[in-house]
Amino acid sequence: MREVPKDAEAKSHALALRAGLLFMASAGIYSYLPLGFAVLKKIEEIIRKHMNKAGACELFMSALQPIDIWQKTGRDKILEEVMIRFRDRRGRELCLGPTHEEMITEIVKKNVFSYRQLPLILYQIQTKFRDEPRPRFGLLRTCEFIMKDAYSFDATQEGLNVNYQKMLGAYQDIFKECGLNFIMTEADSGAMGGSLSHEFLVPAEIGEDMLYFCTKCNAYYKKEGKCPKCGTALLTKSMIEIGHIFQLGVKYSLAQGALFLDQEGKRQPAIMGCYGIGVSRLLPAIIETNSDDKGIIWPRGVSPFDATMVVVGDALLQEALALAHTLEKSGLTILVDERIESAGVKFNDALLLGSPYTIVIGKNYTASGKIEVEARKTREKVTLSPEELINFFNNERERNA
RNA sequence: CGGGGCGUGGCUCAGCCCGGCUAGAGCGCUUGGUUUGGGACCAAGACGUCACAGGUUCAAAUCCUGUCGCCCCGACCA
Repeated sequence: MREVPKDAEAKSHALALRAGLLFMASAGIYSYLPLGFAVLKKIEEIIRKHMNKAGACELFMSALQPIDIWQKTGRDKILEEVMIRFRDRRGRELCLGPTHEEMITEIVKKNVFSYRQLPLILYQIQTKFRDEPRPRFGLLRTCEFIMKDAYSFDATQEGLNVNYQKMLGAYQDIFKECGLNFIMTEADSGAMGGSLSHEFLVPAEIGEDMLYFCTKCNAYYKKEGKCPKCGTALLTKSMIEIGHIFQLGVKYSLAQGALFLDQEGKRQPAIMGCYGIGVSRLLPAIIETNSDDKGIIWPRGVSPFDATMVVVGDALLQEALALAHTLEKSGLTILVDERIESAGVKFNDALLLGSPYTIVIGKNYTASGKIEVEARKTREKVTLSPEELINFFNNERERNA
């Protein structure tokens, strides 16, 4: 799209619609179009890689949940307003899960009986449903969204501390690889219950949370007032919450009877932690902080393409496709713009879509067999032969590995 | 849920205050032609229940009432 849809006020929302990432079905309800879904899958890959590395095991829980497991913890009442509830044809009371603590606790209750089976970290990447009072800013707050939720189960508090630190470390790696300049703070645990909690936040205009920033010390604080280190007055900064981790303790395991036998043969409630990432929310967070007036600038880790190939004039199309094929054989993913469009349209769309590089096959190629490569972020250009082009991307990959 | 704004081809908008002939523009789309290195040009075309319902009137995109939808601020936010 050339023009910004008038309902998209947030930068990330406007760019996501213009670049064809999303389709809005209703307020707070979005479908992912192929390009948006491709980015989402890259983000999920990164998350899986680091979660698995930290020893977590992936599973997939049902979005449909019977209401009675929620009655055990009393959260059917606490979350009443956000929970999307209904009866099926048999009159069974169901909800679409706004989160999965109760469900995972049921699963562990039925499958874990001994301290020998602990510790355990389980996670899923799955759709959550919340009847939000006010969806906003595109994917930032929606009624249906994708979350990575992980749950740890331990026999001891020391064990929980270890798992908590593992998850905290994995989160840092994940957000870094997604190109997010995040900060971490100790947080309130709110309706989750439990004690220790950390929040991961990204500074951005559309953020719904607020932190206080000292420009001198380059540090963020939760409390208003003067900088505790240097006494300078603090600035308010709005922040997007991208992740939140909690030490839950025994709140759920006790309420639902998720007990195991310890070494002395005594029944003990599992000690739990839970760890959430707003996967679909990472899209607006990334775009808000990685874009310019021309469009999106995907960080390398999440870009579905290594480069967008702009072919100027249809005479060069066959040669361009052959070159793209060669590049793909060397492990690159290339988006070839083979549309019959003027050069300007293609250049601008390449900028909008935000691949890290634009490969230009045009008059330089006709004249001297040279290909131009432009970096999306810096807009710097280099002119290369086809062989040099492959080396260029290989070096690029090594530099970022 | 409280406050504010908006709803007219796919997108952005004009027209509405002050009712009147066949509802317009730019972009996009289709066809033909000329173009091709940073959002080209010429020509011909297609696409509209003016959000919906009711009312006022000889006559409603325009006035009145209600409903729905979307956006923003606030409240809320595992």
